[in-house]
Amino acid sequence: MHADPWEPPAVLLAADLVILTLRGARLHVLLVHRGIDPYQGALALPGGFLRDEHEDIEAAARRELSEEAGLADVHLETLGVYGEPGRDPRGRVVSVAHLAIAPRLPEPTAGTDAADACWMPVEDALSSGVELAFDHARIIADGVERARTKLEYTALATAFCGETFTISELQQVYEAVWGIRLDPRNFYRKVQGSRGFIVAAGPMRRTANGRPARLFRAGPVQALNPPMVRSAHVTPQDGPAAQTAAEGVRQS
Amino acid sequence: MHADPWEPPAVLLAADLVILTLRGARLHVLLVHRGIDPYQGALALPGGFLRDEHEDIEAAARRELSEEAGLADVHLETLGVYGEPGRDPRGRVVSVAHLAIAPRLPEPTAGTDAADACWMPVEDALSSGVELAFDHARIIADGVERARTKLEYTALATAFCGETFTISELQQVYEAVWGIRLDPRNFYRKVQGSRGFIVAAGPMRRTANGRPARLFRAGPVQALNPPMVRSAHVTPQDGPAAQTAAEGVRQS
DNA sequence: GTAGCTTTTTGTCAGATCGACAGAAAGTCT
DNA sequence: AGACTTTCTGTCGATCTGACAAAAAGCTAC
Repeated sequence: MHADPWEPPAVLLAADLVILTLRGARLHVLLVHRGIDPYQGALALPGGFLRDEHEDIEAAARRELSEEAGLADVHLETLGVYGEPGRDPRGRVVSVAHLAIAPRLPEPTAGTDAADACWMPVEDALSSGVELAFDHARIIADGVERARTKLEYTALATAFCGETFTISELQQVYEAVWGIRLDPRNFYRKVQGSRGFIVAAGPMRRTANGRPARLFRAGPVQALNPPMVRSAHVTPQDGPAAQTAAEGVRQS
Repeated sequence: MHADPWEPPAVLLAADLVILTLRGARLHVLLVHRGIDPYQGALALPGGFLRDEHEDIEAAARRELSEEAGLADVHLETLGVYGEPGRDPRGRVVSVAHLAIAPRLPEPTAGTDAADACWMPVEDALSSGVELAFDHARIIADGVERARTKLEYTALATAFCGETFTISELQQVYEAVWGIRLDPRNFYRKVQGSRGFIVAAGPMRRTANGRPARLFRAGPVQALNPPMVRSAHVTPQDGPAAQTAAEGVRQS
């Protein structure tokens, strides 16, 4: 309030990335092996400090996305701020965590500068067997929870798919992220009925195994109406992912 | 990657607050008159720099909440990070914006240290007639949009109410934040059917004008199931707030 | 080239939900 | 006592949802 001689403390700002994608039928997160000082050898989220005084935070996140994962043009949003005083032994470091959603990729991370990056199933990454640097386990959990929630009421699922996709590909996104199984026929009807969610992408088709499927692309609408409610009427998946998916929806 | 002699740039961290409440039938935000250097005399969000090297960010937000608004025990969540390089002429300042939801208050902000704080209807604050400091107009808009969205699928609406509340009080929250009118009878049924949203608070009643209403308190569930969908079937409100509420839900 | 397999797409049907509205219940005010 | 206000309980038809049947449209194997 008054013009004090007091000076506010300065902090170091880092941009970290929770990059999620689908590999097979499971949700994966990108992790790197730390080569330097704190938590050396442990797994960590890709990220780094602001390059200079004038770099925008989201620009820094996109730079790391490109440098450490070789990714561009993917969905990117701010996830949260993690700045607990004791989290970094080097001093007061505040991490602005970002959530990035990447479509299925041809090769893991080959050809990138950071060849020490690897995709890991999120359930493995969050299991106690893996040592993650800093509070990155917390950040990953928050990112996954954000993705789970946003799948319900936004068109985020399309960010997991390529430019065009089939409805069953979209269904696999929901099944993998939510860890449940859905009825293909009801899913088909529901997705088609959510106005502006997906639009037909030409009369072309793509071959796989059964009947060729229609292709769609992401529609103009970001907020789904009606939403894709994750109700209690779901068949639990065979995998161990089903447990975590139930949290937050039930009561006694 | 390598141990460079390079040093990452330091920034100043501020915690700013979008404090929303209901006054009458309208959504209000708390603003303060800036007394110092940049944007002196303009209206701004309450907030300030970290006090010292060891203060947690959320702790700083709660401290400002108490100092500048005299509020404690209100809903508080991180809204986002606003750190555009040019936003503060004093240097690189990164603001961690928080969204706080306060129940209806007996008196505006009287008795507080910061007597220069005032509640303002959000539509007034966001109209072009008001000069807001920094990018605070953007932050307020993001906060309101966050509240609108979270009202749909979380129990956030109860944060606008006191410890106990009637169903029509809860309905006023939805009507004010969404800027629409809802049918009391359908709202009653819908809220009662959303499991864990609200629970009866004793057989007591409260007097007003008509038939005494039952009292409820916030239930254990945070994620609403089914959600309170803000569908297209709504009667537009008389006020000028109805326009902004429609955005993001429609397509052509 | 036809039978079998797989996957997509179109239906069907009963139960749940929703929006619009009627009307009873339970207070206050005049 | 009667008017008025607000809360609460229903009702009704349209829509939506979940479970399931079956047709459509490709491929593979024989």
